[in-house]
Amino acid sequence: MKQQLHNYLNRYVTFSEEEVNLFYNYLTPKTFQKKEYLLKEGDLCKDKFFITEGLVRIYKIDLKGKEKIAHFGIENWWTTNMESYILEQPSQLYIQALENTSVLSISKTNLEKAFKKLPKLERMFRIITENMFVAIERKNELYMKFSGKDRYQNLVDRIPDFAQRVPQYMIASYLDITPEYLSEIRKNK
Amino acid sequence: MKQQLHNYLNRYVTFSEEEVNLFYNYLTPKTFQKKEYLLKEGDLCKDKFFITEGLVRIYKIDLKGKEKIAHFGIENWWTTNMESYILEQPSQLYIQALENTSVLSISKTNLEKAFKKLPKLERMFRIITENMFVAIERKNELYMKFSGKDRYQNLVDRIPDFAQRVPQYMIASYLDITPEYLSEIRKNK
DNA sequence: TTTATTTCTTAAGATACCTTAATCTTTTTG
DNA sequence: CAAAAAGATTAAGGTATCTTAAGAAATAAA
Repeated sequence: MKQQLHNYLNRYVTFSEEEVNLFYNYLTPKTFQKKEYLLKEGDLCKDKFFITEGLVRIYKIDLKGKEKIAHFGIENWWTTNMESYILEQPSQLYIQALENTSVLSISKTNLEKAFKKLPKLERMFRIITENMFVAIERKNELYMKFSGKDRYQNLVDRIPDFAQRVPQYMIASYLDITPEYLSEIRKNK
Repeated sequence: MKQQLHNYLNRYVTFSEEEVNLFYNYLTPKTFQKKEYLLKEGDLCKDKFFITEGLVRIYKIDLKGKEKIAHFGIENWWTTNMESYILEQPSQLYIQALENTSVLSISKTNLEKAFKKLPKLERMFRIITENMFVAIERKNELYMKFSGKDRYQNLVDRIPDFAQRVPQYMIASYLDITPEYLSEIRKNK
């Protein structure tokens, strides 16, 4: 787990073993069973979670009471509710494990301490945030440019095995279409 | 202009006058006439732009040849094409001045130099990026939860004078509806 | 001030996608 | 293994939003 973190960190900034240890001491390993929640609506999101294994979904309940999936989070990915975390406001989002999931979590206060001890981390989190920003922008572009049908095709082309890991109705939710319509799309192919 | 920057920076991290001067030396003031481009499709986006005055739009041309506005940028806001900037790939976006616009621009290499001289900046840009992330997420939520009609109402409620600054067809584009449909919406109120 | 350009509106017909609701299939649980 | 729960499909009818096309209004240019 520490090795996995080290590999991950070194993608962005070079860290020595001691530096990783230092950071690691601020992290808390946690595990969540399938269907357990890392965060619920109304909670204050105090942590960033680094997923070492498993899969989560980040979703909200819309005005009609329907689940809308904003993102998925997988291994070697940081997840949090940025809005709740940054602004320290109650979360409107749920983060739920879709598989048994292991994370390394860090609270805002601990992360600040870690930044002080190891300023390089500040750099790393800037870079990570920029990358997340790019990812979210790409998703946006996909939604602005393409129809539901095309978005589905794009997903299948890019991550063919993802549909195996996640029920179809969640894929539909992520693509922002109804499960019935996704079913329709799949039929006509 | 330097004072404006200083005020802005101090929102996030405290900077002394000398520190601001140091950073300022890496920045290049530029002005753009209305309709001029800060960035065009195909260009490499080498800079981040801090808008000190004016208004820009960030848009792309979709498959049908239509303009789709992703964001607007206003005074005291950083703008760039993050994807092109980070990944050093040709831009798929245009950034265009909608009013005569003044910016302070900084290239990636200069920003890296500035980070080295003034590590506090690294922190500031992490925070800025996080805030941009929150902004973009909020926009996403708006689009996932609400109809075109509701998104228009939301915009009017939140920034009533914005519609005065920008032609309606651009508002429509930003809301991801056609100008004709926006016209329809406005009529029925 | 006239002309050209840009922006906005109207209306009719088309379509992508939704809603509901019933049934079928698969997976999970006791 | 049976029963329950969760997930997927089908079909009919509905609605939000788009497309096209034409003309009106406003703004900018000559």
